Amino acid sequence: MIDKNSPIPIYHQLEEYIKAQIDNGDLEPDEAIPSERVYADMFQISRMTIRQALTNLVNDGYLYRQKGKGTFVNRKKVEQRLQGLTSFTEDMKERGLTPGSRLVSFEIIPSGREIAERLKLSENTPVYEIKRVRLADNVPMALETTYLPANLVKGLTEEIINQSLYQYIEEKLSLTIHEATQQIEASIAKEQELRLLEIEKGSPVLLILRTSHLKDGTPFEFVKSAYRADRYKFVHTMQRG
Amino acid sequence: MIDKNSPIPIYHQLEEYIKAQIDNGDLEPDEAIPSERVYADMFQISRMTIRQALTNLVNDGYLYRQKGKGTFVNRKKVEQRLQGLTSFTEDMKERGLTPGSRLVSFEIIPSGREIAERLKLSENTPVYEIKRVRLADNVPMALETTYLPANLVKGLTEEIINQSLYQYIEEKLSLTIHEATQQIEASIAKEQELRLLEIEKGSPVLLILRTSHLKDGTPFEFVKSAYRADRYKFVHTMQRG
DNA sequence: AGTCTAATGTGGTATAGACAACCCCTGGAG
DNA sequence: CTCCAGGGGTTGTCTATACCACATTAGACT
Repeated sequence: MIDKNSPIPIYHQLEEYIKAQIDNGDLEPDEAIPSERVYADMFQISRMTIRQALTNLVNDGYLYRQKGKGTFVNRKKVEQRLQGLTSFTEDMKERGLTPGSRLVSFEIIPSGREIAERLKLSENTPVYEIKRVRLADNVPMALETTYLPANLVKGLTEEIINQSLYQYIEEKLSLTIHEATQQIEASIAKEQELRLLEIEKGSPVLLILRTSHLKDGTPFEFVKSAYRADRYKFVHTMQRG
Repeated sequence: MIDKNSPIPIYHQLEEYIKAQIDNGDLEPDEAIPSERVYADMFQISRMTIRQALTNLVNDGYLYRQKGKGTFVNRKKVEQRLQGLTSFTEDMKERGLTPGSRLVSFEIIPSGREIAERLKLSENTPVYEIKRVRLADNVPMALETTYLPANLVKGLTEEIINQSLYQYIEEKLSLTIHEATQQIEASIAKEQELRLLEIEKGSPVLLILRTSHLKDGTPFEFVKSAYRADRYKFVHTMQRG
């Protein structure tokens, strides 16, 4: 259940253990979970380590604490849909188009200055670089280059990115995707874009630069996309105040 | 600075101390703050207590950590504010530029098909059409054409639009601006845009089409803007939940 | 019966120390 | 000269302990 010799931190193992218990109903909403001292005794782990696990679960909204009484399971539902922050695949489906993808390259490279800055890494830190032509109804829609820190998003394979990267990050790596900042600008297609997007010289493209963050603010993804202007419009809603 | 005998927990005092230093500029974005051991030594506090304070600040988005390197001040304070629904004037001020305006035309016309559709009016309903070259630091930034239903936004004058249209709508007309939907696309500048934006033939522009609504859902504004791609990037943040 | 008190259990705060993992730079080997 | 191993710095993980503040309850005392 808890493996002290595992390379996975003990507090993280405990988090997963408790989350699983919540998910499958062993622990019910508003029910008190075992006290910190009980856990410490049960697993022969220091109470401070137990506290680290519980504190993380409290911050993530799974639990709440009451001084002098105990720690309880939160009522709120964990399944929150990403609003606005959608993948290309989800975006296309919403527009009634069939998404597709054509892998151009997939490798690990040392981060250059720009990538390092965007992902808040030191220069030359290894990052995945995934370059894909994105298709909608089998016609090129965008050229997308994704950068991911290799020691944060570990064990990435071609298979995974063909499935769902976000799902892998959230479920397999247990990271919490929180928000993304985008820069949107207009430009003229460069040589590589002309070729891969099958457009003519001088054609405009919509450039979208996205940096996505985890809950603790760590950037985990930087994506450069060049969309064919004749096929794509970015739509969003904003509120006043 | 740190009072060990205070009833306020030490870690909380340290949080406030660091937050204050960030606010008044003693600590600058992306600057490394003193290491945990240095703080521990400086205030004669256990490193674990320092960590508790820093962990809270990381969770709140004030700091970010890099293993092996240090702990750094987060940048996004200003960037975060520019995600709301803003006017051109507000937008430019956020970017540290001086907004300006050059009126091209200002009249009441019967709405054509597109405008009527966007503003949910019948065709030929009278609307204001305001065409302006928008300046930033006295250089053309965008060509903006605004359409407003004449019987909703009454009594509009050239003076008012030179002040603040949004302020007039909110304060004088007592209407509540609520949200806007935008379409953003890339294009090549048309003839009129070339001339008024002082750019060369073939230059890309960022087209933004905005429909703004009141709290009850009534559209009160439709704006077509063509931004110079070499001067303007649209930035926004998407969150979950 | 009702009321106060003490005991016990809970989470909250804080300490000191240890080792691991990682980053960066530098000095020495080749 | 280039390359790389190592040292010293940083955060990450974990332990063992101590005392505090708060909540509940059992029991003693009115």
